[in-house]
Parts: sequence; structure tokens; C-alpha cells
Amino acid sequence: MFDAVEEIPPGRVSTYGAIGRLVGVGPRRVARALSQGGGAVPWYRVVRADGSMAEPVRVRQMELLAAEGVPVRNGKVVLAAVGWPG
DNA sequence: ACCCTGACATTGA
DNA sequence: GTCAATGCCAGGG
Repeated sequence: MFDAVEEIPPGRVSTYGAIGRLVGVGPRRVARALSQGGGAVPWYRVVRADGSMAEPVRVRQMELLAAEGVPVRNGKVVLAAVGWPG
């Protein structure tokens, strides 16, 4: 699944659910994997289905995304614009 | 084995 | 658009 995450091009964003469907596992499995192993992959390009982000990292994540030119609206990523289906 | 908890998703109010 | 309830999978006590 880390492969799927690395597949996300810069400036684009995907969701836990999307990744989950790609690799055939539940979204929580993805979230868990990233929270533990993460670090070596662009985990910040993965957000919730509604574009919001996880509390523990939401600040950092917003910065990293903004740095790649990802549009954010009210603390939520504009998936309609940069969403990455896979 | 049972219960609680969490970087989640979907549905209905 | 925001909130609560329900379903889901895996870990830890």
C-alpha cells in the first residue's frame, strides 16, 4: 500500500478510502499503517474522505500540502480540484 | 475471549 | 454543512 501512496503525484491528494480500495483493505488499515510506518512515504498527501485531516498532524499536513500548491478551504483540502482517484 | 480505542467511511437527521 | 449513529479492522489491556 505504501507503493500506492508514493504513486500520488506532488500537488495531488488522495484519501484513506481510495488507497484502501486500491490495495483491497479497509481505510482504517491504511490510517494505521501510515501512523506507524509512515515517514518514508508522502503520508501528508493522504487525507480524509471529506478533505479534513487527522488531529495529531493536521497543522503540519496543511503546511506540507500548501507548500506543494494544494488548495485548502477552511482547513479542508479541495479534493474536487486535486483529488487523485488512482 | 471481551471491551475500548483510533491519522476512517457512509448514511440519515 | 455539521452531528450522531453504525460498520469496519487491528492493537492493547
